[in-house]
Amino acid sequence: MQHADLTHFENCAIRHRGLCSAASPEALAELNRIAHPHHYATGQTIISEDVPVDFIANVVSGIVKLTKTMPDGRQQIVGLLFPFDFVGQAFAGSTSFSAEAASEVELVRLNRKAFEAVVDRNPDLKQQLLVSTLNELDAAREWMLLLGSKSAEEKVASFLMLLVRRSINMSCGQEAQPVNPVFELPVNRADIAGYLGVSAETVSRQISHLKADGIIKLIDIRHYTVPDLNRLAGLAGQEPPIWA
Amino acid sequence: MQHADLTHFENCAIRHRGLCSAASPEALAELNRIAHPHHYATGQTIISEDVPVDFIANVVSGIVKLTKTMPDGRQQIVGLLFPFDFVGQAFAGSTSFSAEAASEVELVRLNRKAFEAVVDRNPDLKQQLLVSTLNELDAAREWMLLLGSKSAEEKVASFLMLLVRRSINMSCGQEAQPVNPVFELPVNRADIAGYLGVSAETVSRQISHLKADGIIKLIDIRHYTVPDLNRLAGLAGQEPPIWA
DNA sequence: CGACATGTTGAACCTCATCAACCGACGTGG
DNA sequence: CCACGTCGGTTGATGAGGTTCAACATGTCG
Repeated sequence: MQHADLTHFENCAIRHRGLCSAASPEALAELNRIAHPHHYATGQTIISEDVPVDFIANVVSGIVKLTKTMPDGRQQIVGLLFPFDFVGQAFAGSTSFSAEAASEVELVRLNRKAFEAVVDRNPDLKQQLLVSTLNELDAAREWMLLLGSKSAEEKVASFLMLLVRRSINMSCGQEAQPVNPVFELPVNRADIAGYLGVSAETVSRQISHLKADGIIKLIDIRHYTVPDLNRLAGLAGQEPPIWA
Repeated sequence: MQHADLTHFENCAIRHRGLCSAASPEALAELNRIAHPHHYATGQTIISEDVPVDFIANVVSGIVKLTKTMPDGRQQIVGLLFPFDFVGQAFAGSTSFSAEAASEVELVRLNRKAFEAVVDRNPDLKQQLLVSTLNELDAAREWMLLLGSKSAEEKVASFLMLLVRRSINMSCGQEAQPVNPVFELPVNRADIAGYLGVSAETVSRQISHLKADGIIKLIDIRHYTVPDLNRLAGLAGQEPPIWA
């Protein structure tokens, strides 16, 4: 089971994401041996703020949200994890955020100490861990720009751009670029709102607005097409992306 | 000159910050040899967004702001660097943010390749690089909570708490904890505003408000005392801190 | 079918941005 | 030495964008 999941890494361009991109076959096999699948129901807590955990994990399917909570209960989503993303922090003390299943979630859990030991024996893997942490840091700062400087419309458009970009990357470049970009809304309005630092009603209104303007078109309840990606990128306050 | 600066690391509890905490004396000496002091005037650009740089650096004195800019010119400060902090990202491609001197700044610059080579030869240093990147990531997420969920008053109070915490840490614990916490406002209102994602006027108003309420008391133009730290922490939307 | 969650839409309110006037400190040049 | 312009900071008035509260629609599951 977990073997099938992990070897999947090798078949997909996704390998350039996450930790496994630099793993030697041997290291990969080693990680494989200490991996255990785990299931979480929607809303279930995976990691609790400031409570040490003895594992790290890889998302196999579903969406995991990372949250920070204020004493009075207000909550900010500080990260969304998609399949193949990494959950938890190796070599850190206790995590300063919670991780919660934003949908039905399948994880592959690895014992932390064991994982760290493998990493210590594989410099390339450690290097990759550093690089992917730097990438997370970049993403966090990009989100700081969004949270601190963008309007509600720009925030929603930016979030949709993120989904489009993900969807295109996930296609692994094996086929021609899709002429009509498509994305899936993987979480509910409340979670989108929590990620963007706005209210759920505002998200709803902005999405309605984008629909009315023909920037996005509904396919089914969770899927949309984007007829003109540059228009969406413009609304997101970004330069039109180059899809190399 | 730079020798005096770097050895200073060894004399101060600050060693637990930044990269040098895990550096062996030999590695430190090695870094020392490739370090060169550099001066920047207020407002001067140190690193430009998306332009590769061939150095990383340590802040010796002054404040460096990390900024991200939108195509239309709006700017968000995504990090403030204080003395002993690290500038730039080793092992990353081009940086996705700019670094600018927010005051007169003294840096010690190190050639990037040379630095990376030293790190590659010192696993402990690389480990420390990873850990301090994880800490930066935590700080960035803490700031996402602030930007996305806090009111203007909470934002300003949080920023002042940050300064107080820094000021206490900087005292290196060698003396008894100061009975009256003191902090210095190291940057102008516009930069505080850019960091907090509010307007400069709002920052000014909130600080005036805190002064009027006696939460903070002016010493001189740039220094304040905090008679009751718990009150400030409360306004910041934080649990009262434990000063272990 | 009813109960409950999720999403949409409307209306009132409120926080904060914006614009503008003003103040004090500082540096420059007459 | 003082007048002046500039810059950073403060304070006030006004308005827009977004939150909040509430009603309603839609979909799902027992």
